[in-house]
Amino acid sequence: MEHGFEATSLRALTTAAGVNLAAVNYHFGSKEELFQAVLTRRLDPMNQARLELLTRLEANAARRPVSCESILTALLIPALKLARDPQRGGKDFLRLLGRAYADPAPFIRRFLSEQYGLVIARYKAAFARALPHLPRKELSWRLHFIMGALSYTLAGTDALKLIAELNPHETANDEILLRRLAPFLLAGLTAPLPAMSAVSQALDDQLAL
Amino acid sequence: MEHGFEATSLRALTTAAGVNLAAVNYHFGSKEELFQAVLTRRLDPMNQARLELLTRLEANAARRPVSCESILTALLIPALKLARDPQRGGKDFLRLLGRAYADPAPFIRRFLSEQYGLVIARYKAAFARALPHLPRKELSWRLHFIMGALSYTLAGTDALKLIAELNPHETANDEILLRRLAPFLLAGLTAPLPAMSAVSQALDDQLAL
DNA sequence: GTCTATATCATGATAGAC
DNA sequence: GTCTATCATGATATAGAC
Repeated sequence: MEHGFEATSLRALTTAAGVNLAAVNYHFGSKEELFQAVLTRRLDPMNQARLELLTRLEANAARRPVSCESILTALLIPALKLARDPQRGGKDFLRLLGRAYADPAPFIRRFLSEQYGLVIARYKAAFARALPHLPRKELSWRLHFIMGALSYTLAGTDALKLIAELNPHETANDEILLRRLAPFLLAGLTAPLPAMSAVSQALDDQLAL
Repeated sequence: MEHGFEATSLRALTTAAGVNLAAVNYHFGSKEELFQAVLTRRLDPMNQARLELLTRLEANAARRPVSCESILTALLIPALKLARDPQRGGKDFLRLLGRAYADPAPFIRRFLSEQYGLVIARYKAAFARALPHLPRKELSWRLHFIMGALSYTLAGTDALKLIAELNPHETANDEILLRRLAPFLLAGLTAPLPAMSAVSQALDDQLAL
């Protein structure tokens, strides 16, 4: 969480944990497998919860499409509940996850795409039903932007600084953070198409200069 | 750009460049200083252009506030022009920059906050005039989310894009990308306040379960 | 299972000939 | 300025005593 995968040595981990250096390779096989085990333990249940929430929403909606707000909420709630639970790593785990998103190591990228493949597919289908006017390609991009804002926010490189500046009296709290992020993401998701947006014209104008 | 700062060795760089290993330390002093020199060469002029664009917009607007679309555009245009210019690194430089944003190394974080401090302050003030109803605190958060979506998008981690079934060919084109990103960001920036957003109620409802 | 000790290798940096 | 050669360090992983 603090230094990234590559820059965190097994020596630093094992001494901080008060265990022997050789224990990692004995129990996990390698540094990479340890890392995957750490992520899987929390990520797997969280993504499971996301799938179950969406399933329940779709069941309740009968055959009508679920609203955008509800789908987005179902995506965020499991992360928020995890952030609230110090016993399961709390906000530290989310920061670790946010860093992993930005890590270029191929094994991490492969791991994450395996972990998230199903979740993204299900949520994308749900959003597509909720936003029938939105072209599929546009939706793909907007989900990509959402993941970007989310992971950057969770990684919290500067977020913690920002929280300290803005909420000197509130505890640095991921719930506040997600409650501010959600309306931002919802608005972006339901934004007018690029051809219709006021900013497209401004881009054309300024590019012409 | 491909492996991150830590995982990129000076040996790999120097052999790829066809120069001697010792040249880096002779000309730049250290690996870190080389990295900063690489970034500064492009980042400095880009941020300078951002400041000049904003200054010109404000001059043209006389004493009225500049519109949100124009401010956002002024922020994106220099990046877009850089992306279009292969002679100045093109999209590769933007990917490198996006990775740097996500890097936890303290010297990189310090370097970026020095490079961006003035730009962010100027643009924040401009947005504040354009959105007088938006609380300053909320604006700070939204600028943070914007930087997140932007850097994640520029960094261009392929794995998650593939999940989202995005056309790899199209991902190569940063202009199309920014043209899709801009309306998303503008909508987020001008979204209703959290208390007024439809998603806040959905969050409350689902958290109660 | 857990430890010490170590093998093996790659790294950033530097010394010194040219 | 540029090269070769090398230093000191720290990395992951493993062998083998207990």
